[in-house]
Amino acid sequence: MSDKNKSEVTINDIARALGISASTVSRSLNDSSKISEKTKSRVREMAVELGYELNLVASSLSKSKTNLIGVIIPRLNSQFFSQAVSGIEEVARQSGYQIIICQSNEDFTKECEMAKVLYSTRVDGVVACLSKETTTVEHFNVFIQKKVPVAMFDRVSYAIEGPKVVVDNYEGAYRATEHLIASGCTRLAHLAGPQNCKVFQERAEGFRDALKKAGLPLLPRHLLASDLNEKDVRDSMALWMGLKEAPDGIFTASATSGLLMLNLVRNYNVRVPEDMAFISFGNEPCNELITPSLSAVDMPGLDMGKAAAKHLVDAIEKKQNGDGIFLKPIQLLIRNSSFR
Amino acid sequence: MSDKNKSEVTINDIARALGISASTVSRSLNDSSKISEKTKSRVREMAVELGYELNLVASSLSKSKTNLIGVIIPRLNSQFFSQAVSGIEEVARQSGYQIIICQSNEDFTKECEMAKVLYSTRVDGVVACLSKETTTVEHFNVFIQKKVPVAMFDRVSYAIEGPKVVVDNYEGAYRATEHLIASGCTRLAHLAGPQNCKVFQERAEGFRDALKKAGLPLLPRHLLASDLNEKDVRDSMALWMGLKEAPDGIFTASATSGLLMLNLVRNYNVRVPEDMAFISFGNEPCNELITPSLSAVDMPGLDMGKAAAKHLVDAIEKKQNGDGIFLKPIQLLIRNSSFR
DNA sequence: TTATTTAGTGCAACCGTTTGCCTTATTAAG
DNA sequence: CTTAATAAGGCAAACGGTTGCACTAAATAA
Repeated sequence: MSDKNKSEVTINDIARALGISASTVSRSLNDSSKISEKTKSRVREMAVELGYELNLVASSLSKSKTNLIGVIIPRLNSQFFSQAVSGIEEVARQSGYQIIICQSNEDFTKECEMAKVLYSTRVDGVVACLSKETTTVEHFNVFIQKKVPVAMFDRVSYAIEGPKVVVDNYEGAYRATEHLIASGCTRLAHLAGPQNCKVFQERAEGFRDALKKAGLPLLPRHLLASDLNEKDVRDSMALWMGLKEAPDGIFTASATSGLLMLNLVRNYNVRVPEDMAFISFGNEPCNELITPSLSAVDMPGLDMGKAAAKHLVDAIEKKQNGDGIFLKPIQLLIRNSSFR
Repeated sequence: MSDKNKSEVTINDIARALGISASTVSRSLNDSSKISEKTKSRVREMAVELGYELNLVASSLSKSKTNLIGVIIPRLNSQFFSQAVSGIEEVARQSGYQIIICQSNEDFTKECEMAKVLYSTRVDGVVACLSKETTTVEHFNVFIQKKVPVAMFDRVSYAIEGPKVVVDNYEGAYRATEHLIASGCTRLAHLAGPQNCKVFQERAEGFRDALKKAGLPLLPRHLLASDLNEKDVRDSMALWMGLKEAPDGIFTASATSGLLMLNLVRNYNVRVPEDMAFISFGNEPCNELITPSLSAVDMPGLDMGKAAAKHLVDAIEKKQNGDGIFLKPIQLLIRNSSFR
């Protein structure tokens, strides 16, 4: 009916139409107790009649609160991260927040830029998972200084305050290795991730300790640190296969590298799991579907995302930093690649 | 040094410190040609000294532009969507926009709510992929009325103006079916998606027409429309396996249902592809990795996301609706599940 | 010398809501 | 019948930047 496309319908338009003040309109729409029911309903009706929709930009400015949560993650296209983001989104939305996604693509510089623009956006809080390259976290100082809570999950830094949602990487790696040993492997190898990154350090540590505990030697070149990209995986596989003492049990630090290895091993004349057993840290739906199915240490991505968001929202609303370490349980999924 | 956590450092603080006006500061920071280089650099220096960071909320309000793009998608956890979102994010960010992600979880009501809050957020544009349930698109009218461009990809509606990025579902289905026929299948079945949703209609149509063209009959119950959830897939497989004339070639309307079917078929005494061939519409990395690898019609998720974002940004900046249909090529990936 | 341009800056309104405080009318209490 | 309390609503100043217009002084043209 009326010109709804004339640009913006504001509370002033409603006020004018009703012969009342803008503050009354604002209070009515916010259901303030200082306004009579009668006025409130007149306002509501006029609001729909004029096609009014709250302008959150203006609202944010005057309230100094955006109800926006920034999410910085390495990337979206792994099951773990997309689940985590799903969880974050779900909890955030339930609590009245929207999320702004930023992918660092595992690039430190990008991560820094993103922190900057998220601060400029005046997000009420941030949930972050550090890139593999990240070794320093000064780019988060803006948030800390301005009391904007930062929750971290998975790849976290304890140099920054705020809630941390993690799994016990050491334990996961330890148990995975233990499992391979229990399956009869004696020449264990680990394809590790970049060692500047804590989670990968811990996984390597767990691997080493499990060997030590079992009294098994770590053979030369059986622990390879890498970037876990496709080339690294291929090279590592080739290297191992060329070894005189080739591994008979392989633990990979990521799901994708495990999947790829299992695929590559077909090119060699080895039986899985009889000649060579596999287990990966991180589980993808695919792990279950391939032949042989790939054993894994499963991290609860959805839960971790939810928890990070929940603790973040708590911190935002209680105006604290929400400090605390929240350990989520990992699960050892034994499948055919290692069960013998 | 100075109290950086005193709340906000504004352009007024810079102005005061320098004894100049706020407008000069604003213009300096925006590198206006009307300000002398000397003043600009004094301003910049003072800005870093005071730890000033632009407040985008205030900026958005006064410019009536948020540089935010809303993204409405069914979910994040399929390769296709996470790739699409990656593409959207990348292009958006390059063009100076941030993205706000909303997952409808294939729920129409949620989709409507999201449109509302995105409008309230005053996003400069929206890229959307409709939920499976969506049959009406009135919830997008707010945007159209207020001249906020809406780009759609994959599951689109031509009832709304704006750029559409799609693949030719009919052709993809047709070619997939044709391929099964060429592989010698004669009793073809199609696990279709919800038929209120255009893309699934088109896929079913392509399937039917390919049969017709080849002079093959569509046997009773060989075309099942479903929701493509796990239960539907299991039921369909059971149904087909119980048929006297069981299919010898199956085309599934989604990647996940194809993957699941291929997994389920192991419980029966049939050889793939000899007794039963498979191909899915939509490709996951997993399709390549499983045994046998699963043939697929591949949709270029990343490209579609990039294209949608690009056309959206163009529309935003040229202040047009950006109408147009952009067809992205599909690719037939023949793998072991169907090659014989 | 006077008129005109131009570079550089300031003033103040505006973007749309929110909110502390003030005013008025009404009601309850004394 | 006065006084105090309460209810309902208005005023105006924020929130932090942006921008059209006005203004000054220096430079150029006539």
